[in-house]
Order: sequence, then C-alpha cells, then structure tokens
Amino acid sequence: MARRSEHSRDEIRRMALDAAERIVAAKGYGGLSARKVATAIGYTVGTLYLVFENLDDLVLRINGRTLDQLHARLEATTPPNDRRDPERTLLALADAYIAYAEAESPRWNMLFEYVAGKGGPLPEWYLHKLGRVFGLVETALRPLACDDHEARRTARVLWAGVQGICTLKIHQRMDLAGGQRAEEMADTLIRNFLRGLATERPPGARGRGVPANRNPAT
Amino acid sequence: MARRSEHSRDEIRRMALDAAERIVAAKGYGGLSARKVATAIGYTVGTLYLVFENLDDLVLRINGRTLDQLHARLEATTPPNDRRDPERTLLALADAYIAYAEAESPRWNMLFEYVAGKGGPLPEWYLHKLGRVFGLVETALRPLACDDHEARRTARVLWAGVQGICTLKIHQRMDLAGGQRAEEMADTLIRNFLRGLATERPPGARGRGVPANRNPAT
DNA sequence: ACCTGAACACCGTTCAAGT
DNA sequence: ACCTGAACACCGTTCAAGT
Repeated sequence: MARRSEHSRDEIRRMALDAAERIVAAKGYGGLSARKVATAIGYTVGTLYLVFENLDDLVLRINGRTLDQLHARLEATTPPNDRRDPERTLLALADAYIAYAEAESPRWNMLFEYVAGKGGPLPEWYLHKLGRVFGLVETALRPLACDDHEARRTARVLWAGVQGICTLKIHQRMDLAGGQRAEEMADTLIRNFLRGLATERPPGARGRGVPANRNPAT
Repeated sequence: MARRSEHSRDEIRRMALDAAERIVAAKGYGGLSARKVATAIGYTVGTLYLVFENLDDLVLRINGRTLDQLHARLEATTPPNDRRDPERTLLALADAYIAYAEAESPRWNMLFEYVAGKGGPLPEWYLHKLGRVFGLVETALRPLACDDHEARRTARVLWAGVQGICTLKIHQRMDLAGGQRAEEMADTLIRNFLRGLATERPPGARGRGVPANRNPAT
C-alpha cells in the first residue's frame, strides 16, 4: 500500500501513544507490544520505528505523560493557603497519591516496572518531570525544615516511604500490611516522621552516621 | 537421545534452579529464559515443564531461596542481647538489608519485578517466607509498641518505607535522593519515625483517620 | 518412564523493496 | 518520501513421537 502522508509524524506519534495507553490500561505493561500498537493505529510495525527509537522509548513517553497527570492531580489537592499546615498538606498529598495509584494502577505500575527492568540513566526531560512531583512534597515540608537542603533531603526520604507503602498496595500485597489500608499506613508513617522531625534530638544521643545537628529553625 | 534417569526429578529441579540463579546474577530477570536454563543443564526446554509448572513457578522458587538468604543475613546482624536497644537493632537491620540488596541486586530486584508483573495471589509457602523477614523487624520494634498488634502494624509501615528507599537505590535513582546515600536515608527515616513513635500525641490533636490512642505502655 | 524436538503463537528490531 | 512486509533471532508452552 504505502499510503502517502495520511498522517504527519507527530500525528502518528500521538496516535501510537494513545493506543498504547489504552492497551496498558486494559492489559498492563506486560500486555503491550509494538505489533499490537501498530495494528491498533492501522500501520505496520516498521512504522513505529520510524517515529520512536524503540519500544522503550515509547514506554518512557507514556511514563512522562503519567508523571504530568500525577503532578496535576496532586497539585489540585494542595491549595496554596494550606501551606501553613504542613502535616495536613502532606497527608492530603499521600492520599491523593494513593488514590491516583489505585485509579490508574496499570500505568502507575509501569512507572516502576520500566525502570526496574533497565539499568541505564533516565533522560533529562524525564528526570525533570519526576522532580516536579517530588517538588510538591518538598514545598509542603519546607516550613518544617531548617533550610532548603534539608527540606529536599527529608522530602525524598518521606516520599520514598510513601512510595514503598503504595507499592505494597498496588502489588496487592496488603496481606503483608498486617490488615491496614494503605492510607492508614501512610498516615502512620507521615505523622510519626513529622513528629520525630519536630522533636529536638536529646543532647549526647548522636550515634553513628547522624548528620551534625544544624542550627534549628529560629 | 532420551537419556534414561541420569538425574532424578529433584536433581533436575536443583540443577535448573542453580543454573537460573547464575543467569539472573549475570543478566538479571530480563535475561532469564526457559531455553537458556535448559541448555545450561544439558536438557531440552520440554524437560523444564516436566519439573516446573512454568517459568513463573521457577522464578518463584528462586525468590523463595532469596528470601531465605536475606532472612539469614539479617538475623546474623541482630544478636539477641541487642533487643534492649531497638533503634540500634533497626538501624543495623536496615543497613544489612541495604547491603544485601546491593550485593545481590539482580536477585533482590527480581523479588519485586516478579510480583509487579503478575496480579495473582502468592502461594502460602511464599508468604510464610516473607513473613519471617518482616518478623525480624516486628521483633525489634516490639519493645517500643503498646502491644503485638501495634508492633506488627508499625513494623510493616516502617519496613515498607525502608523498602521504598532501597528501591530507589537499586534502580540507580539515587539522583532523585537529593545526594544522599541509601543508608543515610534509612537512618533519617528510622530515627524520625521512632522518635515520633516515642512522643506522646499532644492531646486534642487527633485529626482525620488517626486510630484512637491505645493505652500507652505502662 | 523419561526425554526429545518440532510445532504453535507469539515477541523486538531491521531494512530492502515497493509505490 | 513514506510505508510495507518479510526476515532474523529470539520468546513460553505443549505434546506426539522416539528410545
């Protein structure tokens, strides 16, 4: 056939991404294949390799869209005036995060299934999108930290924790959670962590590896 | 050829598991295939399906071995006399956990890559092995909790958190950690969490979803 | 009884050839 | 210039047939 320019390169890209998202939503990452995407958009496999580097590239683009969606969803739950109550904001963020992971579990899961499989570094544009998501947590935590650097480090620790809980849930391993729901677990994690953060370290209790106590917030 | 009983069923099973572990260690979960395992032990693919249900079954058996190894490694780091100092024990457990994940990263990673891909429930024997690992954390935390139930729930929250940090590390996403090492992150998580746990909740501060304050340890 | 090997229905990726 | 379709080197899984 060799149809001539029925669609532009960008149109084909978008069609492929849309079709791939539908396949992932229905069958998960494992159910996605280049041939299925090509068939869904009425092209041959070969065409896909004219518009994407390879299948991994396509997956990474979808993951990019997922991060954008997630960021938008999280942002919608934190009105700026809530910044005076960090705990409330963080709990809301965690709930929204868990809700998104549940509502869009196949594509949320693909975020991690993909990186788990490969070792290589992620492209800059992707790290930027990831950073925006972490940034929301960082911003919420800032009032509780001595400085921006501490906010950044602390936010990442806390969010890695929320992430671990979320993973348990999506992998349907809540049987390992001791009968708790993910939201409760996140609640426990965040409240205890923040309370710990607010508490002065008892003098003389610095053990191995504790960073020197920075000057506490005035 | 059809060689006759050169090896018993159990011998073939063990040979296959050993060979598969070597392949995973060298190439990761993605590099594992039934055909490669069969070739490595000098049999045909078909034979594998005489001794395992399918490839997933084989992977699950290896994961079982991994959990046993991990449990043994963790147990070796917590002498019984340390039970008086829960924080020290938990920090040691986290360090040992991270060290194992790093030393055996392909097989540790497979633990999660496998469950991520499938949705189905895990077999009883597998959950038991998993429970043993969580049990170590639970035991270490017990002195800090009001009762066994709280210890169980709290241990799982904390360990899901450590797990999240560990995942960041193994996926070589420490660039997302704000320049911290995994051990530092776990340190921050555990110390803050435990300090939060030890602090009485300020009266009247119970918000949405907080479990009613159980009678504190006498 | 034990194991083979060929078959089936898939993969990702490439690239000469067609229009 | 754009796209095809066939090829290559793989998969997991099954099962008649051979010894």
